[in-house]
Amino acid sequence: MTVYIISRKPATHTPRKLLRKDVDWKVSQEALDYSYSHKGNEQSNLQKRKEEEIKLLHNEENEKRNKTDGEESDNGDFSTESITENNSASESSEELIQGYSFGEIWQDLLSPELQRNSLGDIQPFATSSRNTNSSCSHYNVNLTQAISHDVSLREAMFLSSNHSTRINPEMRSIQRQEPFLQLNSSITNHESLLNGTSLMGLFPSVDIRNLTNQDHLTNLDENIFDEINAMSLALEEGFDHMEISQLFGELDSESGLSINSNHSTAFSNNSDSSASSGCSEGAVGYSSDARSISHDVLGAVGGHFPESSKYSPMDYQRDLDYLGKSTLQQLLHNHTYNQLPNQLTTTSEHCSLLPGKPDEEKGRCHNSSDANLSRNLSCDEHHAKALRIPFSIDEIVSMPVDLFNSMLSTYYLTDSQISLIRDIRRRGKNKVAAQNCRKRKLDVILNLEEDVCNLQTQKANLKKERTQCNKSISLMKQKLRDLYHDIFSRLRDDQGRPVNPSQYAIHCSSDGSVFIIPRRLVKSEHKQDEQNNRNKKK
DNA sequence: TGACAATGTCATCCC
DNA sequence: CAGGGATGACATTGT
Repeated sequence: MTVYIISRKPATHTPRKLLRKDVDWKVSQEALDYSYSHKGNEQSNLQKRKEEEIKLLHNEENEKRNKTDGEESDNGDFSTESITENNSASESSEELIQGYSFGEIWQDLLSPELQRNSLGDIQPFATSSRNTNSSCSHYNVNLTQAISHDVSLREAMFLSSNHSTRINPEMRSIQRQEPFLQLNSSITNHESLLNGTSLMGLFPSVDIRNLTNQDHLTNLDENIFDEINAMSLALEEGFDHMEISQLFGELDSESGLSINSNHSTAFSNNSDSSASSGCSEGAVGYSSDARSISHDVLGAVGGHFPESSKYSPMDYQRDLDYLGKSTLQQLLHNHTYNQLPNQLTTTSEHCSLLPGKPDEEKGRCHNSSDANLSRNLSCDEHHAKALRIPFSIDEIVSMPVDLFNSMLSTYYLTDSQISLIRDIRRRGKNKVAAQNCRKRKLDVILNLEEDVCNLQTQKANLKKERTQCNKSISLMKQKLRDLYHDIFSRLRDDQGRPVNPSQYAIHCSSDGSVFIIPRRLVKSEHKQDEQNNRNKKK
């Protein structure tokens, strides 16, 4: 057993080593969080598509069976009839899910009329003489009732004392088995279809064929009801919350985290435990914050909202909406459990399943060159999902400070949630800052390289110019010498002899007149001028 | 398998 | 004093 101690703010001298372990944790977390990743828009779209396909197949099956019904109906075959009924029930449930918001369903469920209807629907089942063939009991089971079951779980949280007393205990006991029955009906009748879909994956450790056989049991004793309850809770949970809560709620607990280094097996273990251990946990009350978060929102019985007095009606409605989405998504549920674990950890696939992700990020997720970014984003998103933080990463990071603070004070958030949100914000800000810093640094480097190039060309040009100037100077000097020799070759003294250029020099005055003067005079004049200049300087 | 680039994160300084 | 920008340093990951 490997125990990773996760430190969100590692000590100064040990952060890197801890962070390295954090990576293993991230990988395993992806597997752990996988069950979360089916609740987003994309996943729901995928599920809708799959459901439409299933619906089409159902319709085709129905048509075929309707054709054969005429031939077989004389035999009074209940299974055929139940198949049709269940198909219609499943269709109606799909319509219900797709056509109504959870709030509407909630209001409908709370209405006395529907409760009467539900009771009316259930009543024949409860006292049915047809229970010799339990498949017939599916006649009256539809998803509305399945959601009624779900609502009863909500009642345990929200209306624990009020609403739950309004429901007949008998009905509640019936409602508790409805998801199981509903599921069994699907399994019984559409087992062939399920091979390519997800419901097989809902029960990783449970033999569905056994459930189907149980479905045909004539006497449902208490043990079976217990199993039904466990299964319904497993349905509700979908994964092992204990590990999630241990991961994110008890980060400082030494025994809080135990993840197999092989995340493939970690995933399968989690899947298994979702059906086995999840049921027991979900049925028991608990009070730690992290557990309350994950379990409450997932609708486990016995969870509670800490400091519920903080809840305003708006909060209540918001939570209803939030829970509604969560619940409906759980009803639609995971259609990829049956994938191999190594398929589950693919970054791009994982990102594609992340709900509420901006298109930009999704695009990045599929961009291999930005795989790091998407991976890290998804990591924070996983954390946020695990702690049920109802904001997107973008919102958290890009929100103005005052809005951010008001958001923190407005929403009911636990300390772990707040610290995670602040970490996400800090990391997000710093990530952007680092990107800007690197861009700036790159720009500075590019600018400096450009400057170096410019200066080098300037230097080369100046060199050229200097050589040209030197050439022209030497040329002028040569011309001056030639002119000097020419002048002195023509000059004659009083006696007609040529003038010696070493003894005389040509002097040009400021007024333009030219004199031939002895060199010693030029030297003495030169010395006098220098002295005058020195005196002037002094 | 090592080098290297890209990126995220942390610590720290500073505004 | 808190929040956040800037940046160096380090770790990780992909090429």
